[in-house]
Amino acid sequence: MSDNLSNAKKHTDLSTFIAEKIREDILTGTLVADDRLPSESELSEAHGVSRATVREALKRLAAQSLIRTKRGATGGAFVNRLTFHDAYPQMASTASLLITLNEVDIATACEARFALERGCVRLAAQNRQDIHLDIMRREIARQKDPDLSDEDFCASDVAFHRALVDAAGNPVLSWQLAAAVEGIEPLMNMITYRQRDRDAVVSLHEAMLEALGSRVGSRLETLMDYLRDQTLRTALS
Amino acid sequence: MSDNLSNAKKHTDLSTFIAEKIREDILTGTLVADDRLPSESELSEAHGVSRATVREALKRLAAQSLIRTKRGATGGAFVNRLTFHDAYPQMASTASLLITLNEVDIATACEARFALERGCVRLAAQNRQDIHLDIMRREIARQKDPDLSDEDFCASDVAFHRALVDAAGNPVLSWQLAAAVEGIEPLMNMITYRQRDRDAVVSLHEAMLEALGSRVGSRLETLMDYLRDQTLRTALS
DNA sequence: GTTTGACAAATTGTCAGACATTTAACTTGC
DNA sequence: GCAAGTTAAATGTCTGACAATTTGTCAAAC
Repeated sequence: MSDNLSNAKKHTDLSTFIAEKIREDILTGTLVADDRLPSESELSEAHGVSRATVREALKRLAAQSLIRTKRGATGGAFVNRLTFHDAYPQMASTASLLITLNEVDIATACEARFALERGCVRLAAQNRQDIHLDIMRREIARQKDPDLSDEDFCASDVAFHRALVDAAGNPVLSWQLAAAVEGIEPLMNMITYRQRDRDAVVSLHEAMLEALGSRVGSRLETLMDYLRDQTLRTALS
Repeated sequence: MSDNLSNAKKHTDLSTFIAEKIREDILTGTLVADDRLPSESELSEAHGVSRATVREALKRLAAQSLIRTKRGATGGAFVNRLTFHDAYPQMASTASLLITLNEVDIATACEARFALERGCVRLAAQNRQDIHLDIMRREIARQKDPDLSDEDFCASDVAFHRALVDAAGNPVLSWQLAAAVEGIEPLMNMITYRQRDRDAVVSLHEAMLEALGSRVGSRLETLMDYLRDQTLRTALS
C-alpha cells in the first residue's frame, strides 16, 4: 500500500492524522451536518491505509460526537448536527471529571458557579418569559417538602437555577452554566442541609422569583450574593 | 471466542461498551491517574473480544483525553491526569464548533462572553496579583501599535481578558472563561476594527487596569458593560 | 394492483493472524 | 565499568475473511 501520507507529521499515528483531517473538513464546512462520509473501504483507499486504521479514526470522531454511524445498505458515517442540547452532558461530564480529578474544594467550585450565574441575572431579568417563572415556582414548591432527600433537594435546586439561566435566552450561556452547575452537582450532593438551611435557601429563591418577575436585575445580583454566602456557610459547617 | 458479554446492552457495539466500562473505572476511581491499563492482548482476552475491537475502544478514550498510549517495552495505555490546563483546548474547540455549527450570531456570543466575564471581575479585584497587572499592561502596549493586524489585535485582546479572569484565582472560572473567550475568537476575528474603535477599546482597557489595580470591583463591572456595548457597536457596524 | 417473500447488494461490526516499529531491559565482549 | 548488540514486550498497521444489519429489487401469489 503506497505511503502517500509520508509528508505528514512524523510522530503521530495514522488514525490520529486521518481523524484530524476529517475533523478539519467538518470545522471548515467542507462537510456539513448530515453529510455522509465515504464508506470505510473508500476512505481506506483514498488515504492509502487499511480499513482498520480508518475505523480507528472514525471511532475517535464518534467519541467526540462529530459523527454517527449506521449499518446496512444506506448506512455509513454521517456528520452530526451537534446541538447545544446534545453537548450538555458531554460538557457536564468533563467538568465533573476535572473537578474530582483535581480535587477542587467545594468553596472554589461554589465560588465559580455563583460568579458565573451572577453574570447572567441581568440578562435573565431582561429576557425572561412566564414559563421560566412557572418552572421556578414549581421547584420552590418541591423544595418546601420537608420529606425531600438531600439529593432530591439538590436536584431541584439545579432545576431552579437552570431555569434562571435559561431565562437569559442565550444558548451559549445556558450551555456553559449547565456545565458549571451540573458539573459540581456531585460536590453539592455531599452537603447536608439542616431544615434551617433549607428554609434560608427557599426564602432566597422566593425573593429571586419575585425579582425576576418584576425584572429587577440589580436585586437579583444582591440575592445571588446572599445565596452564595448561605451555600458556603452550609457547605463548610 | 466466548460471548461473556451477551448480557450487555444489545444495541451498542462492543467497542462502545468496553470503552464505557473502562471510563466507569476511571470515573469511580478504580483506575487513577498514571495507572497502566492491561495490554491490548490482555484486555481482548479479558473481555472476550478481538484486539481490533479493544483498540477501537481505546481510541475512543484517547479522543476524550482520558488515556494516552506509549509504544515499546514499558509502553501501554495510561490513565491521563487531565489537568485544567490540558482541558482548555478541548473545551475551546468544542465551544467553537458549537458556535459555528449552530450559526450563533456574534451578538449572542458577545453577550454570553461579557456576561460570564462580568461575573468574575469582583473576585478578580479581590484576588489579583501584580503579575496579572503586568500582563495586562504589556498587552495594552501591544494594542496601541497601529500596525497590528486585526487578528493580532484580537489575540492580544484575548490575552488581556485571560489575565483578567486568571486574576480571580479560581481554576474553574479560568477554564470556563477560556472556552467562552477563545471559543468565540473565530467570530471576533471577523470584526474589522477602525482606528477609532481600537482607541475606544484600549482606553477602556486602561481604565480596567486601573480599577483592578485599586481593587474597585464595581467600577470594573461598569467598564465591562461599556466594553460590551463598544464591542457590539463595532461588530455590527 | 397490491402484498408477500426470497434474494442480492452495500455497509458497518467483528475476528484471526501476521508483520512493522518502538522502547526498555538484558547480555555479551572488551 | 562501558559500549554495542540482542531480546522481549508493547503498540501500530495490514490483510482477508465472515457476521449482522438494512435497503432495494423482483417475482410470485392473491
